[in-house]
Amino acid sequence: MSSSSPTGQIASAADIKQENGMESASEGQEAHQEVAGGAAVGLSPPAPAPFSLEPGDAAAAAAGVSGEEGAAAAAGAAADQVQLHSELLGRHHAAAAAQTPLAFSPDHVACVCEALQQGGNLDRLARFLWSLPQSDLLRGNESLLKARALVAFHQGIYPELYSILESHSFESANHPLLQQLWYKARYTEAERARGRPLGAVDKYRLRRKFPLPRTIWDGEETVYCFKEKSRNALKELYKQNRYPSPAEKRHLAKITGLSLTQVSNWFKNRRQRDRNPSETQSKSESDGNPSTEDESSKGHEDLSPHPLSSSSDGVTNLSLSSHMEPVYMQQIGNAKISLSSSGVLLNGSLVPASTSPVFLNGNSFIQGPSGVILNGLNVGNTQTVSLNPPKMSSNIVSNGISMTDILGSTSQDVKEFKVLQSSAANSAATTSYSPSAPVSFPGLIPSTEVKREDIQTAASQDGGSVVTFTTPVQINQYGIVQIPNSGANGQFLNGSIGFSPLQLPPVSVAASQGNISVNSSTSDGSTFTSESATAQQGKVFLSSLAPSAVVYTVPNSGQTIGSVKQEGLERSLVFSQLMPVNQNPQVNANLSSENISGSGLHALASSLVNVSPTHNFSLTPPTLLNPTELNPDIADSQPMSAPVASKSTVTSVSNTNYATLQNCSLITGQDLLSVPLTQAALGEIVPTTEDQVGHPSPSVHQDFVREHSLVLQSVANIKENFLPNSESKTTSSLMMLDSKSKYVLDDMVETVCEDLETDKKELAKLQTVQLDEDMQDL
DNA sequence: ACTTATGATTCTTT
DNA sequence: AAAGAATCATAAGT
Repeated sequence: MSSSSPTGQIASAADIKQENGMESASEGQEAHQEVAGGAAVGLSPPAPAPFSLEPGDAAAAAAGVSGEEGAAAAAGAAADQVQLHSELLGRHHAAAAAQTPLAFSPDHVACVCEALQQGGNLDRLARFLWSLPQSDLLRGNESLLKARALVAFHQGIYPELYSILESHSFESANHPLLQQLWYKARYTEAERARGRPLGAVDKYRLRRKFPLPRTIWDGEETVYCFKEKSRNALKELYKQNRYPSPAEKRHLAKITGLSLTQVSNWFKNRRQRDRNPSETQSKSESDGNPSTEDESSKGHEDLSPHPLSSSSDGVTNLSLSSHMEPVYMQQIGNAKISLSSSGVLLNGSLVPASTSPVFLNGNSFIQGPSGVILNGLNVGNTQTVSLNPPKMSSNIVSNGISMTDILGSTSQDVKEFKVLQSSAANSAATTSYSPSAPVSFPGLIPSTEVKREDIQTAASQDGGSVVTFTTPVQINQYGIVQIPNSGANGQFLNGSIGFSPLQLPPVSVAASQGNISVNSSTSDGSTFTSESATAQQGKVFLSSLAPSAVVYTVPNSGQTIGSVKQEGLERSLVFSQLMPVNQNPQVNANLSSENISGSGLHALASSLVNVSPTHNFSLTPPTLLNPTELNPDIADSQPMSAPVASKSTVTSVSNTNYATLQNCSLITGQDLLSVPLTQAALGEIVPTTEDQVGHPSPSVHQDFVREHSLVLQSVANIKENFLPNSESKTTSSLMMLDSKSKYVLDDMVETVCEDLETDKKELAKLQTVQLDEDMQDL
């Protein structure tokens, strides 16, 4: 029911209907979604004009338009006015055609074009265009071009259509319609060529073969109807809070340009899928990695609600820049990644470890001389590592200081552990990725499966990211590395740990306000360079320690392990042994899970946090070590998050988007928005209705009544354009449209009015003049 | 053709 | 009303 049905059709006047929403989705989805719900009526073919004026195209157009609104439009003096106006236009037009080339003001021409388009009167539109003087046609008016494109499509003159679409940069408001024309034309051509209907795959191929020209596409990547930006915003919030409040949803909707329903659906789906990854994907492949997306949040449901709580209650929401892009380690499929000595495969890309940084999802991850890859683990050639997707939270680092993202990922999988790094002073940035399929080093250690469900990570609270490894080596949120069979492999313990090929990641965790930093040493003792160690937004920071410095925590007993496997870490931590590293006073903090998560984890064993800032690490500031920072209360302090959206950039909105509407003097849409715009645009010409704002009333002058569908569509597009600008006033106003409805805000009106003010006056003037001229003609 | 990801829908539960 | 579960339909990728 929601307006956002994927299958919704675009309500364009033209008979371009899409086979299905998703198909065309690449770009016009929003339009469908928005339009589909609200303007169902608008989709219907133009109703017969209540009163048919035959004078000319202009008249017809007016009539047709008014017809959209039905009786209401036809009734009253307004109708007469419209009729009169139409006739005038008609007469004028006739005269113009015969004599004055530019008799029609561009606005009128555009208006007529829009009206005919909306009315679906393609034939009339074609005639109208035909009758226009060449000069008008050449003027480059967008409405005209659009009309020409429609006509070309309608008449099957595709080359011309393509030419028009490619030769002019259309306003984004027109993109959805034009994009459909583009694809539809391609489909139709292909169908004719093949003599049979195209299947979904055929169409998909055609879309790939004939990508939309940038003139009718903003270039924003869209997948499954949602733009990447929108998705990222959703993911960011999800990390912080799996159960956003209505206000948060609205805000998100505004930011993303999606409807409230879509936002709600997204969260609902995300939660559902995180909950039972098994189901659908049961394969487990990966772990259910649920999605490559954000995994970070996947975790417990329990947390889910809470996360917020912590955050919401208090200060929770941090505002990280929501825009930061999460780092993802994506495992593709089950595939295990074999690391050859030289590289790591992250996110599907094989990255040479030695020289080049490893990128996770675009971010440089770790750079190690010897191919060190994960968390300081040096992976031998033979070993296979499988990483699961990612849940990463993004961090912000500035000047070496990483701000903690507070993304508070609430739920973390058990497998997650935080990797931290020390960066400068206090805060360390954390990155979390939870590989659904943990890293497994086959030969080395028997892998133990940890169920992510059970585990909660401290990370969630502190907002740090967590990295999860499943398998033999496990690192929990606490930054502890758990090694299941430690007993068997006694080697671990010593700094000299001896996995030959592998080295367990010695992890020392320093937690400072919610951040945990893990320093891992590489087997070879190589130290990461500051660069390698430093991560930026969403990057993982790893510090390597000299071998000797390595500290490990090895869970000795099965208890720990067992718990891990089954219940997850539940609250168990594990570990143990830390090797102090430097002279620096090490701080061993015992972080009980409770402390960390605050969620009531019960640590079976206390986890030790070893903070070892060594001189080795250039990156690690002493501060990290500071006991105070290791404060157990991390959880509490952490979650502060500021409003997420706060950071979005404000972009100024141009009036251009409105221009179209204005020219057309449309209005009406059943829904909301259009009203304000209309009023503003119409100015004196159209008597405004008081309540228009609240209710787009039919009372709007018929003359200007247009299909709301058009308006809505335009609006949707506009909205889309502004998505990025969460902050701008205009944007927000427009955004309201998404909600479908009823959110006509005063401020919106104001804003719009302001924006249109100038144009309105001009238009009014033009129209007035035109009327005068018409009168004279009479 | 088959698989997976994902948005949406429907129905039930809280 | 919101959340969850199950399910559908389509897009995207192999």
